[in-house]
Amino acid sequence: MQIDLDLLFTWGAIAKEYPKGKMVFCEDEKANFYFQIIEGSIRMFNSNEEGKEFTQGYFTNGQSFGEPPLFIDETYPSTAVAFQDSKIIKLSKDKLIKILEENPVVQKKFLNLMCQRIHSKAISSKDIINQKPEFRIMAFLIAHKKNKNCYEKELVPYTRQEIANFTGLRVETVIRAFTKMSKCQKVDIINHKVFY
Amino acid sequence: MQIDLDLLFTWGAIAKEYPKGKMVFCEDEKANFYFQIIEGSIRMFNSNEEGKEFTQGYFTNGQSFGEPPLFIDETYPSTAVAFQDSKIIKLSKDKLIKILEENPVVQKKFLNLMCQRIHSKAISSKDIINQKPEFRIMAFLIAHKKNKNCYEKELVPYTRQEIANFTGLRVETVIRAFTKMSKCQKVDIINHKVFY
DNA sequence: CGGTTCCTTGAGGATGATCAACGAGGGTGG
DNA sequence: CCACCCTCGTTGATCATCCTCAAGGAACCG
Repeated sequence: MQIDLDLLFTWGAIAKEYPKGKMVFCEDEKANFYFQIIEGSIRMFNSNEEGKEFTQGYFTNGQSFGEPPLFIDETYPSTAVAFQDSKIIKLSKDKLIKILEENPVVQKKFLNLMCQRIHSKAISSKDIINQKPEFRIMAFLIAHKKNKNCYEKELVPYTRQEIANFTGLRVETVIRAFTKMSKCQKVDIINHKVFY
Repeated sequence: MQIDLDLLFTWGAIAKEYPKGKMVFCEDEKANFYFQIIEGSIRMFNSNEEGKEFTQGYFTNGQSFGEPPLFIDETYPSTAVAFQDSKIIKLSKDKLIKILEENPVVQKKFLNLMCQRIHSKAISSKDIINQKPEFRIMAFLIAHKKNKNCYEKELVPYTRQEIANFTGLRVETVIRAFTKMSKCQKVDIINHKVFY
């Protein structure tokens, strides 16, 4: 969990419901609020002129998202939409800044969080750019495995379209890659469900 | 400038020369030092098994680089190499952490810097993934224009290979894109030099 | 049971990668 | 000053790969 819920409420944060599909904020919009997920999940993505979408990331329980623009007076580089029905805490930018000023420990946590984000973005962009479809998908699976030290194969909770949007590939390519990967045991496909 | 030079030296930082091509740190290496460029420039990149390189970014005078892993106890996701002859300040990780603890203002600056990095990484990955070669190159040119509010076309100080490594394209593709772009005035090419 | 949403397959086409060869410029040393 | 080398730029031909389009099937849900 990013910031303590009590602390947030003390500062006047409110919890808001976002049904699946509802937009939280929009690309190029000015950033005025801090968002932290109580439950549910959201997806951040870009759309290009042809309507093709590129997923920047998924965020879920306890995570905050869309913070960077708050600190640098920039607009959002991507759009955020509820991926499931979600309950999200909302706090004004000014109050967030004050919280950080008064709580060095929280500020430190934020700095660490931002560093983690950069680190994983660096890794994912390198994985995506140079590699073949199978590599990109593999990288996605590894990065999004819930229980990283679990050796059992787990159900991959993303549709092929979602994986395509994340890896910059097309659905059909993802599908064909998966059937190949299942042949060499890299993943299992049981009843159209992917396990990794 | 990121951290005041006097402050750095007070804490025992040393300046070190890196001739062009010398490695500063290497992918997967543990992060133990803070680096800040006095003069020169460095390039951060990844290589894949076939030797193809992907440039994560360039850093120059006054900028620091390779900080994120310091805060999250991770290895470097990329390799850093001097792109020109450079003079770089080096300070141990522990001391940097102490500087930040004792100087909330510096810590705040760091947080802002990291936010900027995420922001530009988000933008560049969206630009790179979905788009055609001309778009990718355009995005590179825009992001790397020195004098952003200059309407005069300026010399682009990168070779076509460097732009290829940054955009995930091949040299030949970059060349062909440039000749196309010069036909519709998006760039000028004079004497093999690109102006944008 | 009807309607979504998601998955699957095939055929065909476009595009960027690859390979190979050559040209141009700049710097260095004889 | 010239010859050489090295890096960078350029071009054309060919190939592999992924995208596109189109159609149909499977699973799931109310």
